[in-house]
Amino acid sequence: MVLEFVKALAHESRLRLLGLLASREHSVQQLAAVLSLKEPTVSHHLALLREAGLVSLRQDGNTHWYNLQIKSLSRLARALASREQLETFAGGPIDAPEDRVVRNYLTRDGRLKSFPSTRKKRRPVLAWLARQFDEGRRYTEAEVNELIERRHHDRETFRRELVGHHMLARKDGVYWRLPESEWDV
Amino acid sequence: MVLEFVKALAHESRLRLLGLLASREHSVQQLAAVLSLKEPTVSHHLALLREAGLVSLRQDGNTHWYNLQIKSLSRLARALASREQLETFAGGPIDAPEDRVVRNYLTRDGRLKSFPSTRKKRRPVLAWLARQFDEGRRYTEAEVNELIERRHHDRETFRRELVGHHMLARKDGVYWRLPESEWDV
DNA sequence: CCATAATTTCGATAATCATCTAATTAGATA
DNA sequence: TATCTAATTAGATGATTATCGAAATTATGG
Repeated sequence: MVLEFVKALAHESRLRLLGLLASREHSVQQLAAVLSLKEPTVSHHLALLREAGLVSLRQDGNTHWYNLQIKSLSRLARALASREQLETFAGGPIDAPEDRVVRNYLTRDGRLKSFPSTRKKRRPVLAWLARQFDEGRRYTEAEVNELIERRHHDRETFRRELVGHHMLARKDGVYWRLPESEWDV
Repeated sequence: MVLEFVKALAHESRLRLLGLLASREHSVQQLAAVLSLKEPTVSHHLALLREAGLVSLRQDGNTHWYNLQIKSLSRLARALASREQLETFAGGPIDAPEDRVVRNYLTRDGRLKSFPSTRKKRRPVLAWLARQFDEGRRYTEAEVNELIERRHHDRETFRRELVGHHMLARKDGVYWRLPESEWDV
């Protein structure tokens, strides 16, 4: 999502479009005239900005009036200013889990809100976390911590629980993911 | 400047790099391993991020440790959240001068407010204007006027002063930019 | 001063993307 | 319906850039 945002911003013409829309709404013709571009080109850029949710469209007759969506920009700005949210970028595109329980424990940017206090909810949440690890690969403790921290700051609790539920195994400081058949129910 | 920032952000690999650096410093090798990219590729991305001022480099032996420059991101975030700053994007890229004196003489859209009445301020302002010309290129008087008029309507005064300060030279109606070493102090 | 290790630079290739013209859609008007 | 206007879509072209392997660079340690 963030990637789509910044990609939409990452072109001179589109930045200038946003600049123009920041002061007032414009039609495609107007924008094309100011930027010395052809209408199809402007239309193309506006489509990208719209897909990213950065501008909105109001149609009147056959004139299309474009407006800046300042809220989207504010949301992006907050994401860029927060170290926590930045860390979530590391994981690449997020795999939204089907499980409702797990989804309720995830923030919009794919981080865990907390360690589940309800005992029943622990297994699905931990299972989801365990699946972030590759099967058949070995991890140092630092690597385990790094992967966990992508989802929650409390690496100690989650690492201990993953091992406790037999989702991760550990020997001589090396960790690996166990097959799902061995996980606690 | 903002364009350079967002361009640097606008790639999945680079966003993920920032995400990793948000939690702690990393070497090139480490980053390459996590992202499954070759070192030259990561090096390339880091160079872009560094030029934009988004990451910094600490060298120890022949290992390069990269760190996130959270301040740059905060600055960018503020720019995106403010309507006023957004409006300045409309004007296209203005080569924002570092010099405070010059900045005070520029409108938001990169034009000169006036010819400096204070004698001391003339040199930096004229130097900035002179740098709008390419070195080693020859200009007709019409071309000189056109370039100056982009920055101020009074082409006569500025053209005369540029020549007077030995920033531009003229012979047989042809102008060219002189090396900075020859400019009046 | 040679060997090694980590990184960067170089050069080539392939993919992505911005821009244009021409053709098409959709609304308004007569 | 015919026509005019504003915008979008399609298709083609050229420019930018991500990635990699190979070569060059830089620092360390015998």
